[in-house]
Amino acid sequence: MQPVFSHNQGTPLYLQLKQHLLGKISTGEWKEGDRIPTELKLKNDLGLSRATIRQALTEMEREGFIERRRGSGTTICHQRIRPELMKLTSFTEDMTSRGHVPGSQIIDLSFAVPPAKVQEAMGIGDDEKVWWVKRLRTADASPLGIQDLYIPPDLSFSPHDLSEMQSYYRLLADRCTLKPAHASETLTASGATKAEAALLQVPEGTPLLIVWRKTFSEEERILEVVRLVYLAGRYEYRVELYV
Amino acid sequence: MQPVFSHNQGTPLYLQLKQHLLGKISTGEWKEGDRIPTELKLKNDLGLSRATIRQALTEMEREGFIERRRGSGTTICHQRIRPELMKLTSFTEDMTSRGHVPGSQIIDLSFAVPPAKVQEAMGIGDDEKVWWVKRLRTADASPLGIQDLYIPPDLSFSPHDLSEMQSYYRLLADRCTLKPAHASETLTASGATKAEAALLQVPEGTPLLIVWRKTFSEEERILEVVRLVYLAGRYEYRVELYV
DNA sequence: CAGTGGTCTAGACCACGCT
DNA sequence: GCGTGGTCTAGACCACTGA
Repeated sequence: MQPVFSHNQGTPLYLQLKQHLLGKISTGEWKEGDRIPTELKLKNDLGLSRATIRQALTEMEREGFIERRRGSGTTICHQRIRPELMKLTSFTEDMTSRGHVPGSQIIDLSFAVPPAKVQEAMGIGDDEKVWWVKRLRTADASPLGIQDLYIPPDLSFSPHDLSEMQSYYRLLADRCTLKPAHASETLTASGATKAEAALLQVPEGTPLLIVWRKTFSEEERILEVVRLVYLAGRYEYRVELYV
Repeated sequence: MQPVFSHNQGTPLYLQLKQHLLGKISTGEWKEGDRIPTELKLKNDLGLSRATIRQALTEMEREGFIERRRGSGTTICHQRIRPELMKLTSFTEDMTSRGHVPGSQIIDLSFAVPPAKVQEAMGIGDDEKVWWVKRLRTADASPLGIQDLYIPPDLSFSPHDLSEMQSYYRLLADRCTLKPAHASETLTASGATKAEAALLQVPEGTPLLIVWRKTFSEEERILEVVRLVYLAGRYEYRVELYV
């Protein structure tokens, strides 16, 4: 029994189809290496045109969920959680758009002197305090990474705002009318410290992908300094480069 | 006078169109903020179907060259200086620009069946052999990383060329008149295997940054698949992101 | 309101992989 | 040869923008 796609909702048919197919992957009904139905079969089974089918599949291919081969068919790729790198999306939006259930849990919220790296990026003195939010990030209820968010002192929020915050970008937009325009990220790797290992529920020394991000507004005002730590086995960072 | 696009070459019409439009940007005929002709106008002027026009524009939008707005039109984006350009240059240039003395040492040069990941990327069978160049990369005379370069079978080089090669991109340009135009990279982390540890002269399990790169020519022909392994403590990967 | 890009359909032919 | 995904056409209606 196939689902019925409908014009009568706001969502376009190809997105309904994409979500439907992503569902098959995330529930495990379709696993890595499985062949999925051909475009012709999907067209006949679902009563959609081939162009609509292809629009869904093309997006899924670009996002790394499937691999298409002319003459051979379409198969499921090794599933990792990936960021949409060329866009600055929030963790919440990023996960949701990929069919995962994002979770976040505040581990620590303090007003403290940040690490030297953060002081440099913000251009503040070595005794100036800033808000520091440490959160455990989960996807589908299991730990994916740790986020340390440092907020520049010229952006003031109440502890209440910060502890209730879902998305920092949304808070910025609502309270300060500020929008991130670009970011600079540096990536490196490291083994999990004892504390990180405990939070992520993995052995000490487990390989982690470390991302430092500095985010700026249109006017080059610094909006945040963030340290992100991801489980290398569950998260893959992807970037497209052009000459 | 508009160009004539032709079926008779190997390049699909939408790619011919895309290259034509990108040309208008790179020559400066179209500048940031300019409105480009509407899809309907392009269709009539060029005698292509709207779907073909849209396929070209959709790729260009995804790659950040143009911005489309329903009801309003399509405009040229700010053509940022892409630091990615640097990443598509050779290791040698990359290191020199960072103020280090680069070195390279061939560890292995073989004609062999590559890993499954490489087979998939190249679209070759699971028993087809390709050239595989393994090199130790050094900076200031100490080990920095390991590069595994896999060369698609349709690009043939002599072992002599490969063993003497300084830059693969230069070899491509000289021997095949091919230039890298676009690459896709995925990053993750891992601990050094015993073999990697020995080459890099570090303890087993030392954190490594792993980069898989697929490089394509203007015509989307695959030029290389590369696995790069860097000592996390000595190398940092930088990316600039824009909304 | 007219014009734009967004979505969708129904067809067609081709290049490629398999067997 | 046959089935696959890749490309392409002609036409349609819709949602949104801006005058």
